[in-house]
Formats: sequence, C-alpha cells, structure tokens
Amino acid sequence: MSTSPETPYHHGDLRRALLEEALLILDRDGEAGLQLRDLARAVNVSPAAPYRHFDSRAALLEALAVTGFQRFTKAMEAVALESTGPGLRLAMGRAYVHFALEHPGLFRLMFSSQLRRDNRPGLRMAADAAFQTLRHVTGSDTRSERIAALAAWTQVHGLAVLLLDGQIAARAGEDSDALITAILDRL
Amino acid sequence: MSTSPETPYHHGDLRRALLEEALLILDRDGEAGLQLRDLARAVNVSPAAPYRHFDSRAALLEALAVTGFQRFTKAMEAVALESTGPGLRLAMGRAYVHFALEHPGLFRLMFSSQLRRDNRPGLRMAADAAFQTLRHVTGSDTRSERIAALAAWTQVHGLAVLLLDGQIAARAGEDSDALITAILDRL
DNA sequence: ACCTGAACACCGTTCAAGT
DNA sequence: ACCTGAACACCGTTCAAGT
Repeated sequence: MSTSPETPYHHGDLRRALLEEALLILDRDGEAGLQLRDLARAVNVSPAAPYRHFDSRAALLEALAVTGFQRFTKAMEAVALESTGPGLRLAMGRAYVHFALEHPGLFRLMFSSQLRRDNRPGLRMAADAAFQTLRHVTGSDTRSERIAALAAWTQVHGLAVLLLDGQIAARAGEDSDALITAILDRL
Repeated sequence: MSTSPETPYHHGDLRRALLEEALLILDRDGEAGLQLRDLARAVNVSPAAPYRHFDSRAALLEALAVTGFQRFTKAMEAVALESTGPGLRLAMGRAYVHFALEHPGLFRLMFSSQLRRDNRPGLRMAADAAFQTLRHVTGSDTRSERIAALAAWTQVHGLAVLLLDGQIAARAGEDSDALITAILDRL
C-alpha cells in the first residue's frame, strides 16, 4: 500500500506512515495492544527508527490523541453546519456517539487519564478546541445553562462509553441507532 | 503492616495480601501501573510466587474486578435500604458517582473492555448481579421503562467517567457534590 | 538527516529445585 | 502445598555506527 515503487528502502514519509498504521492498530487492539516494536515491524523499519520522529511511546500516543480531537472537532462542526435549530442538539449527540463507535481505540485514548497525567500542552489545546465546539451549541453563560450543558454532555458521553464497553447493546431485531436516538431524546 | 510477628518468612495468606496490595496500586497508578513483579516485591515474595494463586496477570485483574463489582453491589444495596421513594434514584446516582471517585482504578477496571474480551464467566456474573440491583429501582418491563432506565444509567455513568478523567470539575469555591447533584437532578 | 544493529534494564511467564 | 532462583521471550529505550 506504499506510494513509492516496490519496497520503500531506507526512507520515506515515516512519521505519517507510523501514525496511520498506529491508528489501525489502536482501533483494532486498543492502546495496550499498540506496541512500538510491532508498529515498527508493520512499517518495515527497525525498532529504533520511530525514535527519530517521536520522543517516546507516550509522545506517539499524544500525537494520536491530538489528531483524534481534530477529527472529532471537524465531525462536530460538520453537523453544526448541516443541522439547524431544534434538531441540532440531538444531531450532535448522535454524531458524538457515532464517532466513538467508529474509532473506539482512538476515542478511549482521547479521554485516557493516563495521557492527561503527563499534562502535555498540545493535547490540552486540542481537547479544549473540541469542547469549545460543543459549548457553541449549548451555551454556558448562566449557571443553569452550564448545568444543562454538562447534563447533556454526561448523557451523550456515558452512552458512548457504555456502548463501547458492550454494557449497552440493542436487542435482537432492535435497530441500534433507534435505541441511541431514543435514549438521547430523554433529556 | 503484616499481622504475623516480624517478617512473614515463607508463607502466609499470600492470595489475600496480593489482592489487598493490588487494590492500593490500582487506585494509585491505574491498571497499567499494576505490575506483577512490583506487586510481588511489595509483598516480599519472589516474582514467581503470585502464579501459585493466579494463572496470569489477566486472572488477577479479573479477580480484582469481581471484588469491585461485589463492593459496588453492596454500596448500592445499602442505599436502597436507607433511602426510600422519590429520593431513591438520586441517592443511588450519587452513590454510583462517589464509588467511582473513591475507587478510580478499580472502577475503570470493572468497565474495562480489555477484560470483557477474554469473556471470563466470573466477571460477567458479578457485573450482572450489580446491574440487577440498579434495575430494581428503575424497572425495565415496558420499552419506555427500559429507555428511561438506560437514559438514567448513561447520565450517571457519563458523569462518573468525566469526573474521573478530570474533564468535568467544580470551579473554584464551588461545592463538587452540589455540582454532581445539580447535574443528576436534570433528568 | 534518517535509519540500523546491538545492547540495557525491565516485564510476564515457566520450570526445576528447595522447604 | 507453597515458594525460590534461574531462565526465556519480549518490550521500551539508548547509542554508536552506517548510508
């Protein structure tokens, strides 16, 4: 699948290749399954090669989480443009949940408290930008607006997480998207 | 802190000691920080000793998650006994969130999809028993009852997770428990 | 400038051997 | 019956050396 002819010998766009392959592994095997040596092997470089592009495994994970928040922001903004008025909040909730289901490993990584502990500024900024998009919709000036916004967020996020963990699932013959909509409609 | 006089030489209640120490490490360093060799060191046994009591690290994690669900069930049942009628749902929501905040590593482990993948029957049973306690309160006979129950669950769980991840926090001078109550009261 | 090869400390796990 | 000591394969990371 490489763009260069035959095998990409000694060089190439390794940084991008690493990130792309890492995203695949992340959503397939989860964060614990993403091993630097495996990743290097998958891209046909030596175990030490990734260190020319990332300081450490944690730095790689941060880069992944940042791109995750960027994609998430784009997805939310797209909904904000095509949907309007009353249906907007529900549409964004559904998009939020769908993003999580489509990128399970990435979504979990974005909210991983492990990453938050190292307190990397790039991640904080990407996350803030994403949440800013959400606040646009709900407003957060008065206290009651803020509480309502947080209540909506906890609902949507909880649904995403419980679906991801397999704790909530549609029953046999039940439409999974209809279930999501029904739950989000309760607030 | 051992109950036997001086150093507990060759034996003792190792299984219990491992579980107790593991719970401490889990809530302090998270799942990734719980290493078998560290754990053995902390309890003063050789790296191989834990394998007389647990088949693998995954088996140890499962045992921890099972005791987590048991404690969780007990906490929920205690609330169901002391609270009654209208305030019960809110009281259980608060207890749910407080449990998560008091046992962050354990709570995350209980809902870890990593563990769910190996599909260990003991864990499934402990989890089902816990959720059974919750259903008692909400009911889940009709479809609308089921949706309402799921909506409440997603709200409470989402709040717990976002607080745990530091994404939601009380502002300076704001009472954190009041914030929790205000959000849970919206549904 | 970017990558390889070999090495280091460390981890989960196994197994023969000790008490 | 329960634990130790030594070993194995593997991982993240470093560093001198190659192109």
